[in-house]
Amino acid sequence: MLFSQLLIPTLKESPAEAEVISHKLLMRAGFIRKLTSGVYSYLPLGLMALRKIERIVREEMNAAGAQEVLLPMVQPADLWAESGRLKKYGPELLRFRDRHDRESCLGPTHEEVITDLVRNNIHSYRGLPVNLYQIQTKFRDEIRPRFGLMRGREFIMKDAYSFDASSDAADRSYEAMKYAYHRIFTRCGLRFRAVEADTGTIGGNFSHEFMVLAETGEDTIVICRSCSYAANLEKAACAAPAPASDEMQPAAKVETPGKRKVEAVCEFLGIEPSRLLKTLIYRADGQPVAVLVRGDHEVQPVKLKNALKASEVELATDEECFAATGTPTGYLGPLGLKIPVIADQAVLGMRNFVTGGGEKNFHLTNVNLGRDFTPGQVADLRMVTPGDRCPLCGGELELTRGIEVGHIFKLGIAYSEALNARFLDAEGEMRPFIMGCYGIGVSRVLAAAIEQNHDQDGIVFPLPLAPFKVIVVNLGFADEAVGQAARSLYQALRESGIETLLDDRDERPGSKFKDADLLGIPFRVTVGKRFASGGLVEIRERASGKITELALAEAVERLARLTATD
RNA sequence: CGGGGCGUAGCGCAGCCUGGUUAGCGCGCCUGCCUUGGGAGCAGGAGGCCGCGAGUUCGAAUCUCGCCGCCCCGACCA
Repeated sequence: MLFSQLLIPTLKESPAEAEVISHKLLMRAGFIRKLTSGVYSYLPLGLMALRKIERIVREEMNAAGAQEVLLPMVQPADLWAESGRLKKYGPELLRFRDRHDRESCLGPTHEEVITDLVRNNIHSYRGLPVNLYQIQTKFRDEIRPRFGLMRGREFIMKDAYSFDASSDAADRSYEAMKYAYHRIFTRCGLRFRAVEADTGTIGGNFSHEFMVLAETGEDTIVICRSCSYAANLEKAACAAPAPASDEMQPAAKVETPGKRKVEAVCEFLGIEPSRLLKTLIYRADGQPVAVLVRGDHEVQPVKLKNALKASEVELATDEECFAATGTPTGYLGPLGLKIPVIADQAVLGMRNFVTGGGEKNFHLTNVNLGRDFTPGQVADLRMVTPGDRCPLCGGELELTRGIEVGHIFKLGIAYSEALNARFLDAEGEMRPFIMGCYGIGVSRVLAAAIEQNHDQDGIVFPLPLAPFKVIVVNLGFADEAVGQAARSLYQALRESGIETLLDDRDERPGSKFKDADLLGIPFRVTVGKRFASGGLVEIRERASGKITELALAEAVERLARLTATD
């Protein structure tokens, strides 16, 4: 296509509202424009890049045996009432009334619709398994949309839903999707990790998030330097410590006037924070619980919640702590508590440690687990920190940032039960479908790809996602022979099936080079004075800046090789 | 929803505090000349409900109040 005929409104400066690099570059390169908060128009180049992602997603979903459908965006509120989510989903679900005063909503996700479709059309185990997917615009009325395409209110998502007759079959569907996702993100040319994730309110044991690795990511993930272990920080486990072997010393009470914070107590007593035991009071579904962690560790609330099998945990206020223990915060200790006590597993590795004294201005030294107190439960409760040991191989754990671009869940029967979606099994029994759901934020993949692949000059697209593989820069406005050569090269590339953009604008070379860099097209071919003098053109690789000069006649073949994928 | 900030030409901004000619600057855009291997130069030009509405004032982009929109931090998040 011709640059002069495409709508590519590039900008020299970033709009003030753009904060993150992908947003800035998507705006500057003329890929998107904002209509209103969290809602964007895709211009030709933006759409082309999006189509690249969609195509890879389609091919891999189809290869995995899924079938494409297209579900309605406008959905009746009744259906959401039936699943119970009309109340539960909250204001993120955009609701409105149609002319007949029927309550409706815009689909933020499609579990209800797909379950309704399947319950009405599949009645026998013979119709299973089935996996249906769509690529469609979703609307979620986010509290705070931000970062351009990263967290919009309207966004494009691929969502797939599997229906199986047995738990084993559902596991196979899940694994097939996990494999397909690995292929999708690999083919997109992205560096990513599949991490174990918390299942949130949906429940179940299976959930993986696919994270594109980028320093600017919103989520912290934990990866092992030595093996493939990777997990969301909310879920990340760490290896249990070696049990303590020091001699137990006699416990003693010491006065620590006004020393409430870990730091202050340690300084006062001249010990490391790792020798102190913190006692924190949480409210778990309304009931107080004492949580014990080492002084230099932090509680991970989601791990605590899971360990307690609670549906909600929250740090108690100072008043609540006092009410539950009779001790002011700062001097809480595990001895003599009347509420349940749960300890982080790292506490097992502690000997002769310091705890709160259970009364104002006192601490206890040389306290020992087993001798002085025994927690009702021990579990892995703390936030992983860099340098912790991998639970699988013992290697060193590393914290890094990622952008969630995919999430796969084993749903089980939550939706099929709520919506009474059942099939007749081989024994003639009615059973609920066992479901899984699998999302990919297609528009977010575009943003994530740019967060991961850019430099000072602009986007550096991975080859498979680039809107064009080659841009031919025609510098022949003073020399018709050069212009003619550029046009014929462009034609020849197109005829070889290489997606090519011809910069035919009557601009100065500098502007053309700047724009070519900004757009992130992987290969730039310049036809200019080097051609006029010696018949040579120049191929420049966007990512490396590597320049190759060669005869015009050889360019097509060379580029065909350079741009070959799959 | 709480806290903070911003709305002036397509984009980036100044002017506002201390009210007073015709509201400026850079980039972009249009015309002409010139130039053509990393965002050239010269000359001319178009483009503004100064977010909206009230108020104060002889007079409001500027002061006051209300509203709307946008951005950032937080809470929240399949």
